[in-house]
Amino acid sequence: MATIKDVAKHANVSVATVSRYLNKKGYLSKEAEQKVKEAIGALNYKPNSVARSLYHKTSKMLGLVIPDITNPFFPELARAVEDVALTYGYTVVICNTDEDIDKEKHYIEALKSKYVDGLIIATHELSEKDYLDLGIPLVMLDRTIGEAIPSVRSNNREGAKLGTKYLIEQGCQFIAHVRGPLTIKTAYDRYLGFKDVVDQHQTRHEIVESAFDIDESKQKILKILNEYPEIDGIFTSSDVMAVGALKATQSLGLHVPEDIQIIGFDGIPLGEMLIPSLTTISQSIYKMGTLACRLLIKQIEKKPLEELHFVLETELKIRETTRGE
Amino acid sequence: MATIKDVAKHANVSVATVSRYLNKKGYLSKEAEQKVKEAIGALNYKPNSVARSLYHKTSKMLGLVIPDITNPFFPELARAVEDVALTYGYTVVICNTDEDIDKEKHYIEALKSKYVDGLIIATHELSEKDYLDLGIPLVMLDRTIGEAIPSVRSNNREGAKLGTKYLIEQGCQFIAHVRGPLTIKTAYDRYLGFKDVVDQHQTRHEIVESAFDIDESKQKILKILNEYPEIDGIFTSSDVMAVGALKATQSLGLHVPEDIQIIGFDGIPLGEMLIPSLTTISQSIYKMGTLACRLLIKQIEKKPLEELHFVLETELKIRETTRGE
DNA sequence: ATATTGTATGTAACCGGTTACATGAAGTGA
DNA sequence: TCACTTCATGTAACCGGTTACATACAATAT
Repeated sequence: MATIKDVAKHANVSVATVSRYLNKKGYLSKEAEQKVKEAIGALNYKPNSVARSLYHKTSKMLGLVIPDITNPFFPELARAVEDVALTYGYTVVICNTDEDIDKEKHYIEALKSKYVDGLIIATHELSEKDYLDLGIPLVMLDRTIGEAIPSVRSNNREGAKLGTKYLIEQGCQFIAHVRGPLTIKTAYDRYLGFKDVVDQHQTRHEIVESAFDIDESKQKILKILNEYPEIDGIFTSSDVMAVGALKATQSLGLHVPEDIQIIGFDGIPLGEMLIPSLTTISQSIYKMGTLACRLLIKQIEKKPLEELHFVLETELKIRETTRGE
Repeated sequence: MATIKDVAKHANVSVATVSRYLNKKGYLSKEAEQKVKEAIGALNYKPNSVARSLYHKTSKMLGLVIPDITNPFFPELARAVEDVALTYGYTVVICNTDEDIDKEKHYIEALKSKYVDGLIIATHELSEKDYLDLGIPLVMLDRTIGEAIPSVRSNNREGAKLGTKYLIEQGCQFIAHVRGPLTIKTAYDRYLGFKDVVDQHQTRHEIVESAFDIDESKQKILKILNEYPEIDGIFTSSDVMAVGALKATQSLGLHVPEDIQIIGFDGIPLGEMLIPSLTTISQSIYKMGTLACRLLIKQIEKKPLEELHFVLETELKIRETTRGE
């Protein structure tokens, strides 16, 4: 690989001149410009970003910290983040934490020592202080943590209200809610929304807790359906859980939506692929990703943020696991 | 951030001594070791990997080049690659090319100038020569390209034979095959396997081509089912396409597997989530990923490879879109 | 004529590590 | 005692860029 010195020698100028040409900074004569341009072409010179990073203490890399890349919600998000990052010349490094605090720390440490320019965090392993102490631009995505770190998330409570209300409108008399782990704010808000509506309507309901995992969700639902066969509606905290619900009802020989109606949350493409396709509270996943990435880049480029916290509205996507209009 | 100089000053030794401590290389007295250890603790010093990279021309980063992260096959693969990479201390950078040659070139260029240690390529945008000219360790994953670059893939032809044979065994008389783009070797091999069996059994068949995309696959299948309503079996080149097939048959009011049987290819988790769950030719996706990553790291560490090309066997996973035993 | 300003370029220090080499002390054998 | 090895440590060059600063010349102002 050719270095800037090789180019300088080939063009008969100093490295400073070549650098000025590369960065279009400072004075540069037409002749020098021409000579350098030629030399670069002749040697197929590409500037070395590591050397550049060392001096500038930046890397044009963004970290995206997610709990599980095999959960389809996250690749969707990653895709959005990447699309924006690319247009601004950044490379995205995706980090799977598996909700493992050590793995998360390890990754963040590794990225920091590579001068990562900023992080988008879609996990909740560390405390607000831990994140702030990193001293690099941050955005919380999907999950929030305190006021100081800019965030992008859906209006989870309203979304959950939307879904629960719809189940009641469609005639559900006894609704089960599969909520996510209590430690996850997102899941908690959805639970609150559910609670708002069933309380208001005095609808009979049961709540079970499960990880965002098909099998666990299926087992929990089997158990509760066994206990309360009268349940005629299920509202889950995520689409992946709704798949578990679908599996459970199917294995019990129940018909969806005739015997029991199901609504998920997220709006991942998977929902449409299911048969019956999944009625869900759809988040603007792609928009969340792009917004988060833009917010991060704004911080990196030290532009002022007019707003720190963004809450996106959700939308009820009526498909086949509810009785429809 | 503390630097090695700060540590040296704090410990009253030279930077060389600190470096020797960090790398456990060269002679080091017990006292010096103790002093350095203390200084590192006191300053919370973390070595800077950029500086290290600049000298060593390595980065402990691996690139994983994939066409589309929202296709669930790839996150699964990424997960496997990452798991292995992590145990060897490497960070994985995932690059989505969108099958866009410029995007792929741009990414690879960016990674190279960051001293990426090696690449796992699961696309087919560039030529063998282009890849080899990069002068860094490579592994082709899922797709192969010439003999010189080590590769890991499934026995696609045998897999396709397995699936096609099973459809015939289950009574299919007229099978449609949705094949992937001709330019993709993987898809071509599956097509060949299909052809082998239908020719041998003199089974009536039709072939359509589609991208690895649900909607396109659905449209193509609707069209061919319209033309040949007698079709009673569909073998698709991927699970994602099989979802399209399922959607198509459903929209025509056909019952699966009673009226028409469907077999996919890949074995992504999605298949199990579908209702009916998808019979498929399952690849050992996780194994492919780990194997590819190990192969790459072996090259990076300049260990000899006993074997260059790995072909993994596939497995027929009988689920609900075929009539079963 | 001299001072001032704008243009153009080169030298060398710096970013934060690694390591070749020099130096010196302590221990061993002849 | 001297030569030689082993151990311990420091100095400085190097990786490949960037940029502060010095220098030099031409054009303009005074």
